[in-house]
Amino acid sequence: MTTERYNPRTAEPKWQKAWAEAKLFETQTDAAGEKYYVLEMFPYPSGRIHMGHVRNYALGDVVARYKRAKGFNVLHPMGWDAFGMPAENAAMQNKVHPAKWTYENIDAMRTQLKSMGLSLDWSREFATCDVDYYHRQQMLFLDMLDKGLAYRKKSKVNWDPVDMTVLANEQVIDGKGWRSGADVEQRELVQWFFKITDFADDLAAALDALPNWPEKVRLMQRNWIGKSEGLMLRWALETATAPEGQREVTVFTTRPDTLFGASFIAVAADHPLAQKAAENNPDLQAFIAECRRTGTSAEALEKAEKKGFATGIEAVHPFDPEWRVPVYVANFVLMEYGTGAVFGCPAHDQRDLDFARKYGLPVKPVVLPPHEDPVAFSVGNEAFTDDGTIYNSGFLDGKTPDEAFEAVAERLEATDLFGAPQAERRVNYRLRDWGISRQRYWGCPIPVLHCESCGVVPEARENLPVKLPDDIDFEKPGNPLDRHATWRKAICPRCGGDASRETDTMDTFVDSSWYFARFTAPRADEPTDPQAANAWLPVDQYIGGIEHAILHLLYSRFFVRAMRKCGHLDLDEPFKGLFTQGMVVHETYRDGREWVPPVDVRFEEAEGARRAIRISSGQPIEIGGIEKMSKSKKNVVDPDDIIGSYGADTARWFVLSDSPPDRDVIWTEAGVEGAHRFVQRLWRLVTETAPKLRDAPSSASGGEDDEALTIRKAAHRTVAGVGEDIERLGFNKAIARVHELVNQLAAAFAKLDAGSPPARLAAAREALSMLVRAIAPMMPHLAESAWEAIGEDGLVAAAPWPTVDDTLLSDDTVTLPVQINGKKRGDLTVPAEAGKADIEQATLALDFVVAALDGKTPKRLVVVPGRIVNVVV
RNA sequence: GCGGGUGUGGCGGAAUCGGUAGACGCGCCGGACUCAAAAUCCGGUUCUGGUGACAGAGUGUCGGUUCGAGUCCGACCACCCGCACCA
Repeated sequence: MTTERYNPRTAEPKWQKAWAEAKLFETQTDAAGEKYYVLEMFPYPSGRIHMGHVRNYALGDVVARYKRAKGFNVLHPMGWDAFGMPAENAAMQNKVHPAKWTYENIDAMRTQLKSMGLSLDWSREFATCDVDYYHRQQMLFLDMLDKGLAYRKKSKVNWDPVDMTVLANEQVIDGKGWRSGADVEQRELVQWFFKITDFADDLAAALDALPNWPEKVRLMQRNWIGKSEGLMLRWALETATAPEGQREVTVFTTRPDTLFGASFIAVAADHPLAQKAAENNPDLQAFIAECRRTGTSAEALEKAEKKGFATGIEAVHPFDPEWRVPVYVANFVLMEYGTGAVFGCPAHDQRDLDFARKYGLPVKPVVLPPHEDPVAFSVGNEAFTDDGTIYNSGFLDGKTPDEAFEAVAERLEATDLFGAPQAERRVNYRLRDWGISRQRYWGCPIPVLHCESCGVVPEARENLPVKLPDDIDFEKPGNPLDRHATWRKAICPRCGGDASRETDTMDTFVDSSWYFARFTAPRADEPTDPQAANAWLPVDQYIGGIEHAILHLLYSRFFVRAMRKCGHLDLDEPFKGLFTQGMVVHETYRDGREWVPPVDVRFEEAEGARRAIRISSGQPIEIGGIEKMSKSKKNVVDPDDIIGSYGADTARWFVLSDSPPDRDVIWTEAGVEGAHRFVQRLWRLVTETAPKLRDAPSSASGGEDDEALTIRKAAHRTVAGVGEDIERLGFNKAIARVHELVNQLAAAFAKLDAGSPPARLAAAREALSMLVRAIAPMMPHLAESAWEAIGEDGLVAAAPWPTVDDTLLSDDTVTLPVQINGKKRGDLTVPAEAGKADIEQATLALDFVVAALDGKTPKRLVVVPGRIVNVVV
């Protein structure tokens, strides 16, 4: 008998239409069932979806469809993270308006996403560049300004002196502007900030209340916030060496216990003391200027060679008025952290040690490692940073570092310096306030005015939205809003006088920090409908890339706190469950210096070696490493091509099956073909078996037929396992189970005919129906076609998850591996309820055990019921 | 540089609580069907030695704890992600 091959090109659009017409995925807040909000990180509309999107949205869709089948009221929306630099780059390169470019990209990508057959509620769709959306974001900004959560301060940017524009970190390459090639400078601008540090303590503490987050993400966030308890410590400056008007410097230290090992003080290049000292010192000015050419990213600063400049200024040691410590300006001290000044104790900090060795500064150990001789111990090129006993430290000698910390704090809190305590305890955070100002066009305008008489004034709520002007040009670099002829002109809502608009727009991270809340009431006049937000939030399962582990997630957590303060919702945390997926990676190919896309490559197998041939030239080319799919390396596979030739189900099945979802998946053509073969195999199994089951009884309970029982056990066990795997997001394991079941059913069904015992036919029908429902979350289109072919009613997308009969999950007997001295030597089959003593007895009767013992008694007999037996001879 | 992660056959991976290492898939090899091919079906496939039963080795490297370690502990190596203006 021949059956027709399954044709996804006709089946997939048909079922997508059927779902849309049934409005199956349009969610009502008050519908029956417990709420479940599943969300994947929304995409940036770059123009085409890539395989990372396919993976991300396939993962989320399995969860959404599964939860729906389990009876939950599922919210599964989609939108667009649509502001950002690529639209401006496109505008400059292709002379296309960022809005036009963005909305055309959205249209193209929406079509692509729809071809994946995702169970999304498209009625809630929005883009962050919609005026409707950024209007509400401006409302939020005003509320936050009102609550003191937004403020202005000076901050540094990367400045390109040739293009006269601010550069993003990614636009700075080796300290030079990406277009101009000019040396980038640091420049200070007054910019807008969100006061995320107000919540630093809570953001760190509340991580403990997120058990469904990966531990690694919580750890990364905790480290990012970086809470540390230390001392603000004031050092007097030796008057003769200090610049005029400067008599002290304050450092922040977490190691006051090592104060007697202090060998230098280092201040940031932007520290007031450095500035002051440079006034009459051209060499220092040059050094500070050099520091400013490093760019603003922490990475660049940390990787730069550690350098210092001796200012000639000396500080007086707090515990010894005769002891002088030199003050350096150093490029590794950050003005943003602590006080912008540190004291260095080289013996117990690696960076300080490197610095001291470089500049010939003393290295005096003050913490003695356990079991070391105080006379003999010295520090070479490795600092001792562990616990020990304080020595060489006067009144601290013999204390532990913790005790010494306390002793120093107590004494210096009570010591007067220029009329104030010399030290003060302080909890410090690494976390800095969130700078949201961007000197760009394609972002949400900050709704603020600068009035000549009133200063900085928030735009009146009724004047919102502050819309982006459409008539802009990208002929010149820099911010088009800044040079727009009329847009800046405004009336001050306070005094009615002339004012000019703020031309900074918001960081696009702001847009993505509350979109999940907007989805709960996407057309509300206010930013949220608090009732809907509180009903749906938190997001039960949030899924996205690990690259967002810190910033996006931390900002969203901050926003929920800020929005609660402003009354927009009542919520502790935005994302109850978080899952970070791995990337989609692919081999790279290069022809000399040129990267070659996979579609232009074919392979030859010669003498066991795999060779790549460039199709367009017929020449052999080099096979490179397996790397993240990227435009620059051209190692991309277009999902459209895959869906066009194999169908969405094949693409979904492949990205779900090959790797655990939190790890990278390597896209291979062979893997996709394998997935497609399985699609056809399943279809064949269904269409070849269905006719045999026309007269099968509808209920399958028959235990009188062994074969029927075997089929039923297999089906029920698989469904139980697949359900558990999906709950744990172990999709690759769920798929392995489906493969096993199909292997088993194919063998059993081949032997079936109309004359088979009714119980067996009934078991087969039940198994087939369960199988189809089990694959439906992963291959929804094929499942619908199969559902129809086996004669079930309605849409499988609306069918409940199969009920598992628990009595079919256990066996009467268990087979235990038997080890001798930890190596497996055989098996032992015992009744499932056998106790330890029964197993011991049975083990000692086994042939190979008797032989191994050779008449002796075992040294030890380890029996773990249900697991293993180990005989120690 | 700092923070976080990963490492198991030819390849992707499985092993849920310290208990049979290699489920399942890909690839490869052999067979069936076919005039032939494709498709499909069946069998085999960690490595080494052996015709074979079997024996030994084996989870990045080195060491440790344990009756038993892929799993726990210590040191190291390689690769990947993030580092506040890419999204």
